[in-house]
Amino acid sequence: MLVFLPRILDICGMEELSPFIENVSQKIKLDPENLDRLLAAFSMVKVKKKQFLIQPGFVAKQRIYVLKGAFRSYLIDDKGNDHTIQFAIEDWWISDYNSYIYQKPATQFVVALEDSVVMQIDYRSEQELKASSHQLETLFRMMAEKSAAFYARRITSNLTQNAEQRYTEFVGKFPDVAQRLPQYALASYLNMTREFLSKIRHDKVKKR
Amino acid sequence: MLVFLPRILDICGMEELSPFIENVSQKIKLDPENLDRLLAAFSMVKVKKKQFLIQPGFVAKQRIYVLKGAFRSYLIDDKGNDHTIQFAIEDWWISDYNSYIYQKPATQFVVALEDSVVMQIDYRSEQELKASSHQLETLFRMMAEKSAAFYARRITSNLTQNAEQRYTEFVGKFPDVAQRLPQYALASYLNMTREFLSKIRHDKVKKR
DNA sequence: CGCGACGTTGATTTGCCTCAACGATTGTGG
DNA sequence: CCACAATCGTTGAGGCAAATCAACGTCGCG
Repeated sequence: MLVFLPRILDICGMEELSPFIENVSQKIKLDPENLDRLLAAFSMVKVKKKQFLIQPGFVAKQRIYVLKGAFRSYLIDDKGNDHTIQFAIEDWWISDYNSYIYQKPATQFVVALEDSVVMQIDYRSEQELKASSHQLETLFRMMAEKSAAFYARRITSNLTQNAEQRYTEFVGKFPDVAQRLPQYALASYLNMTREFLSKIRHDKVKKR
Repeated sequence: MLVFLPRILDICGMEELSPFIENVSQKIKLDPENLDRLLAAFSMVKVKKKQFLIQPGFVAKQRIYVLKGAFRSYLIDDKGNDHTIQFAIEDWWISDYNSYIYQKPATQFVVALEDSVVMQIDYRSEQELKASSHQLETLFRMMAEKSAAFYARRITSNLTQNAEQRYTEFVGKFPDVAQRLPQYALASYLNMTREFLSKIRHDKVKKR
């Protein structure tokens, strides 16, 4: 059998991949053959800090899993302000969701916040895997459901909480993420200015 | 073969179901057998205006497709304000996403805004369909992806647009929905007060 | 070691909310 | 079929949460 991309197992050991395998296994128990084909569809890529994986105008051809490092997806509005859509550190998935799913030009950037290592699968390969295996179809269905549920919770947070509550909630839910992020990035995720986040963190917003 | 629920085809004609079949067919072409099993898993329910299909504290056991009428899902925050999560008119799906997917107690209400007719499937039946048919698994995977993509776009809107822009966008995208809704519901979806929406609609918020 | 990116702080402004009052419309019981 | 209440939308006055603007300290890195 001919392969064009290096098989991921040829270039790295099982132990490096174990977070990925664990991530998948928590969703569905795959037959060895399916796990093998899944792994074979991914390639591993090293990414330098500040490097872009996705840019507006280009179709997001890949779905990305973070093995090591940190990423941020964001977009720039008409007034030039940037808005973070998502973060991803180890064991998170990231892409421009609308661009990847519908294979339309992206509106978001995905950029490395640190030197990172990712595994990525391209859209075509993912389609083939889903079409050829019920188990892998189930895997991706569960990933989509998780994404939708996560987004729905974020909408709820944004609707019901003020700036300070959103900050507190985020730090409570993702302490490890919050630590590693530049504050301008966190502020733009929480839909507030860096100045206001700074004031919240230092209790400079007095309640009366 | 024993059936406990009346087969949906026994109580209504194909032409009544055609919007539903059309909705499904746009996602995936099902074999007749799978379409048949899918239809058999749904039951049809008439719902009076103001009747609740889902309430906080109870697990959302059903995924709901609107054949006729209009619905709203919303939640009440600590201050007693209500926030609309989603609307659904003919040919839309609705539930409390997190509650249905994870079978945890709901946080949202789903209420009929008009006398309505819906088709609903319960969680268990959906699981069985997905497990037993690759095609039906694909169908539900695509529905989850659509939901996630839709939610992601809403997050983007909320991050990048002010109240007036959000209103204009909504009316542009969903003119038929906007017409039928009480304004308090639309305001709470757009994350503003009814008073402010009223001012926007009447240009009472003057630009200088 | 100098410059640009990042974070902080205070003064001022503003977009939207709150509250209150009032018409219009809808629903309902007598 | 009417009376009355409840719900809904509108308008204006005043208030507040968060943005904007500006200035400055600091740190990391090329």
